[in-house]
Amino acid sequence: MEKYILENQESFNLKHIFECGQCFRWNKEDEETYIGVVKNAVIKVKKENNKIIFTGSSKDENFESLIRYYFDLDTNYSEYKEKLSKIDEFMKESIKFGEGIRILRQDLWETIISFIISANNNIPRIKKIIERLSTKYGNKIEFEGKDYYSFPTVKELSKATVEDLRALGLGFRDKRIFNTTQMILNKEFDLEKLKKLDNTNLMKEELLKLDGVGPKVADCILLFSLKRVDAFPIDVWVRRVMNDLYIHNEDENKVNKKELQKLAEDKFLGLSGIAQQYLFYWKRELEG
DNA sequence: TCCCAGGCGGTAG
DNA sequence: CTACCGCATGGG
Repeated sequence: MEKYILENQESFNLKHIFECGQCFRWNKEDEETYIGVVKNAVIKVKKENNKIIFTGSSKDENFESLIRYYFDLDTNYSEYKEKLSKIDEFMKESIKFGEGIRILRQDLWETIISFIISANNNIPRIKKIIERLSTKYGNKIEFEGKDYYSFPTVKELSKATVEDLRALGLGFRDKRIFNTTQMILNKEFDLEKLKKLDNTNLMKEELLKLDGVGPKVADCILLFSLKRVDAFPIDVWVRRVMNDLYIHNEDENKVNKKELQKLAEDKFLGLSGIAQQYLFYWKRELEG
């Protein structure tokens, strides 16, 4: 059993991190505890007073570095907050509300597949589908007497036919998952090369080549896996909150996406992705 | 029964 | 280039 403890960690609230819409494989155990699967490890995170206690099974790598990387612990979120708080009262308010948010650095492959599944779908069902995929094609990991399953590798998931995927409840997304998996498997699309690009727009352009990846999904991948903080995923909630606060269009659905993109770019000082998370969590928790 | 869910791909204009 | 529509599935 591996263990790692943080004391007096700034910006770290379990609910804020795991329920701000960035991840699908974490489940609440009780008010102070969440359990999730990261790569080949099951991880339990427990808050006790001023301590965050991570325990877990970590087979093939250093537990501490896995935790520090995944939870983005070498980034000081106070700096983000300071910059964004200066913008206006709305940012100040939303940051106060979601003060413990951190952007996770999730596995690129898993994030691509997860957000293709997210298209025209809801969070509980996305989670169920990902769980089914993992149970069927991933590897079993035992932790504290229970069975968990790693997210399948490219090779593992490539064993699924379109029909297999349909049977797991993927609906019309079956072909998209299949095609994207094949493209990555046969190196038509190179994940490692993508990671090495130094420009968010170039990365996005590449991601859009994958079947099932459009602008919104690409931005989610950029932000939630590659931590490109200038990526700004626009979904119904973000469109709503941005319209309410800054645009005041009668019909929020008619808000022009490009206009919104540019507004975010100008306003949020290259941190539009971070701002987006605070706004999203704020709006969705209050109204959703 | 109808509507919606963190959109995308395809087609028409 | 923008505008719209169909899409599988499940829950409210």
